[in-house]
This record gives sequence, structure tokens and C-alpha cells, in this order.
Amino acid sequence: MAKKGKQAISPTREENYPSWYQQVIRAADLAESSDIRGCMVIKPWGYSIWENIQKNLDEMFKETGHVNAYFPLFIPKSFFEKEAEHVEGFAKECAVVTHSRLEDDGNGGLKPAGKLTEELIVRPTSETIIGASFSKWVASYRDLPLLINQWANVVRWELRTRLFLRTTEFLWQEGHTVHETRAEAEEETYRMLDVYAEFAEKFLAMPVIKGEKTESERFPGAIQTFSIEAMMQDKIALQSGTSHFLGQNFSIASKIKFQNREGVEEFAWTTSWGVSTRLIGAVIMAHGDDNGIVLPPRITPAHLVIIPIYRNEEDQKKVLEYIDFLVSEINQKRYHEERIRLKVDKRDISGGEKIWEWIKKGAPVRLEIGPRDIEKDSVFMGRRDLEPSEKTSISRKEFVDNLPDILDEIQKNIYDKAAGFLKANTINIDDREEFYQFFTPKNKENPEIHGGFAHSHWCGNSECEEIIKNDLKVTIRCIPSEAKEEDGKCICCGKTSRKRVIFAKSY
RNA sequence: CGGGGCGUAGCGCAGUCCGGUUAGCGCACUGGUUUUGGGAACCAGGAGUCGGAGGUUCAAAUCCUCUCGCCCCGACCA
Repeated sequence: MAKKGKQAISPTREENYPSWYQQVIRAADLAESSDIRGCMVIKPWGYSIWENIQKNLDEMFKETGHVNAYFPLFIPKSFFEKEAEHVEGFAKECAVVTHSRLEDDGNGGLKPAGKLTEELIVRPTSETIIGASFSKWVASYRDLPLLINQWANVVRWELRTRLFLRTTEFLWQEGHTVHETRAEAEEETYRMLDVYAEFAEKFLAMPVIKGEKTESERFPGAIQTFSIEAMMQDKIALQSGTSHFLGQNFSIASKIKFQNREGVEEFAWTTSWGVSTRLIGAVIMAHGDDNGIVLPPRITPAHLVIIPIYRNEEDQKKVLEYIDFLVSEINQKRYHEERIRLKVDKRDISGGEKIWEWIKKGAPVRLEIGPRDIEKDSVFMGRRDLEPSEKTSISRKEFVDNLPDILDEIQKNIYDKAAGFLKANTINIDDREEFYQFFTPKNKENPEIHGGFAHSHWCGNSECEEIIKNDLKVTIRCIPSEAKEEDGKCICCGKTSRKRVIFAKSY
């Protein structure tokens, strides 16, 4: 007898959001924490999502003229010291390699030996080490622009970690580009922000807001930092991608110089931009429900899971033959120029258990196929964007013909749902009192999900930013690119302002 | 790094305050029988030395000290 609740995940989002998040990761078998502090093991189902993110983003990078390369994991400490703000920003979270050997400590253990003459930093980001190469590669304006991307792991020794959202080691890509002019570098910065926004919306089905960071939230060493911000279902903002205009700061530090068209030597203009495995956390929290993760078809490891139903060997043979035929038909179809990724779950466990497992893992489409369906030449379909009980029987032919459209419809539905949520929880606030109420939970002991994105005026003074942050833990997520100029008064100090910015709590 | 909570089988927990037979329970796992289209039932099994180290004691999951890790809140951050 089924005696568990209506939901597969406990606690629900409403009951305890952080705990729900962890349970979804476990139930969907995405990742687990490892024996190393703050580091995660990404399991096959989770890693496969990352591979699909990589594949599609990489294509977009190539389409915009970038090529991949790979640079060292280690950065000599002296390289790091070249850009003062950069050092200050990352110093507190650097893993440092000091020795090169281990030797017997005389007690059956090992001790480090072979002290390095210069310590090596495990890269928290690669501006300085890549800059060292770039300085050798760039001599003339004819060498520019230089458009490089690297897929890599980085280490940031964060104090508090959360699977996918903030881990000590994480996977990401970092783009590093060098340009002849300021304008060109700025253009690149915006272009890559647009690529991220497009990727988030098209592939992750996640609406985002593009905008510029305030000075306090800027990347260490950057002139300008831009980000895409998404709203999670607890109404908290998640910075999901960043693009930085670095000016000449890093080219000066790394001596990236070139002879310009007038024959005069000058420092180049650089950018950097990145997204990380955090995007998987974003997908979980943007679309997941109380039954587990909900995967956008464009990045799911499996579009379709087929569950054979039979009770004797005779039926089994018939069912599996029917499924073989169905699979061969599906293999003819394409979804956005890719093969349909499918799994036939032949494991010898009960049907109901399999169905729930695939719901928790977020597979967009499930088919149950048994003797009854074969008789009607039809399939029994469940969709992850609908309730688990909402299953329909449709003819085999119709299903096969429409499968790509069904997947697109699911992709669209979950996007619309997330966009609706973002809209419903975004408001203009002009009154300070109202602003404070918006961001204050009614139940202090056990805070309910509250707040959202507040579009409010800001005078541009970082002191106001600081006051709000201290009072409410609310920060300016970005100055939206699309914000229109209008007259208003700063939500904090009341001085005149020309633009609304987005205030929210953030991860 | 500061405050709080917690480490007992793969997972979730009871037992700890008031030390004392072979350390329990649910789920999962293995084998069997009956089942099977919304998370099956029964029977029989396997698996832990109680996060780690040290101490107190005739006796430690339980008391003391140190230490490691996880979770939540805060500061820091993709």
C-alpha cells in the first residue's frame, strides 16, 4: 500500500526551502558531498546535465568567434600580486600549494617536503595566468581581437558551501578576450552577457534580468561587471552568469601591449566572463517542485523514459519487441537537430517505483507501455510539466510524430511558469516603509517565503546601499540594462534619482 | 571565522540527561513465494562498534578533554 504523502519530496518548498533543495538533489541523484570539505561529487545524472549545458554554450561561443584553450591550474603567487584589487578580492579564499613531495614522518605517516621557492595558488580565476600568455601572444593590432575560452575547474575556499550553488571546487568556463579599443571590449562584454541571457532563457527555460553591478558588487579588478539575475522559487535572486569589462587594469598588470595602427605601443583592453555548475542549482530552484527536479528538455540527460509493463514472460516478449520498434521510430526523429535521448527502464522493480523515480529525476516525458497499449497501438504518456496523475493515452503514430513538439511545449510551459513567477513577485516600490515591509518576514521565528524583486530608485550612493544591506540583508542585484530614465527619489535617503534598480535578497 | 544544532547500518531516526545483558526501529539491500498500469505483501537473511583521538571507570554510544565533518543563521562570495 502506498502510504506516503502526495509529494515525493519532504519537506516541501513551503515547509523548508533549503532542506527541500538538498532533498531534491538526493532524490534526483544529481550529486553528493564528498569526504573533502566543501567539495561535491557530481553523479552521472547531474554531470550529464552539465555536459548538455557545456555542449550548447560552447556552440554559442564558437558562433560568436571564440576558440577554446587550456591554461595551468596553478598560478605563481607573484602573478597574483600584480593586480592589487584582484588580490584583495580573492586573497581570503585561495588554496596555496607550498610543497612538492611527501616523505616518511617516522610515525608511519607522511609529511610534506620539498618546500617550493615560490608558492602556487590553485586558480580561483585565471585572469593573471592567462594574461601572462596573452602578453606573449599580442604584439600588433593585427593580433587582435583575441577571443579565448577555457573550460576548467577552479577553487575558492568559501566559508560556507552548498551543493552546486557554492562549492570549494567548481566547474565553469571562463572567457578571456583582448581588444584594440575600449569600445570593442565593451561591446564584447555586452555580447557575452547577451549570450548568457539567451542561453538561460532558451535552454534553461529561465527568465533572467541583465544589468550592471554596483561598485560594491563588482568583480575585483574590473571597471564594470554585468550579470544575469534569476529569481528562485523562494524569491531570492541567484546571480547566474557574469561578464566583466576589465579596461586596461589587467593588461597593465600582465603587460599585454600592442603596436596600434599609428605605430604607437599601447595597453590592450580586456574582458572576462563566466558561468559555472551553479547553473544546475539554478535549474533546480527555478523549476523544481515538491516531486523533484523538473528538467528543461533542451538540457535533460534523457528526454524520454520508457517503462515496460508486463506480468508474464509472454507479455514481456511482446512488450519489449513493441518498444524496440517504437525506439527505432523515435531514433528517426530529431529535436533541435539532436537525437532524442531516451532510456528504456527494464529493471526488475515495480512499475510504480520506476515512475516515481523518473518523476524525481525530472525526465520530461514518461511512457508506460503494456499489453493494453499494444492492443490499441498506443502509448500511455506522463509529462513532467503536468501532475503525475495526469496521464494520457495517445496513438503510437501521433506520439512519434509529435514528440519534438511535445518537448518544445514542455520547454515553453516551464519557461512561462518561471516567467510568471518572476513577474508576480516583482514590484515597483517608492515608499521606504513599504520597502522594509516587503523584505521583512511576518513570522520571525520561522520566516515564510517573502519578498521578491523590488524595482526602486537609488541615488547612486554606496552608503545607502550599505544601510539597506545592514537593515534587511537586501542588496542591489543590478541596475537593469532595460531600465528607463525617470525621475524619482532614492528609497533610502530620498535624494533625487534617475533610475530604478533591482533590490533583492540573494544567494 | 562568530552564534546555534547535529554526527549511531546506504538513508531517516530512537537510545545519551540518570554509564551495565549479544546496540534497536523504519526505509533501502539479498533470497524465496504471491503480486504488478500511482510508491506491493509476507517469510527468511546480510549489514553498524555508535565521526575520530585521548581520558575517567570493573564497565562508555552514554561522563570529561581535544579534534574532524555536516546543517542552519551571520560576515565573505559564481
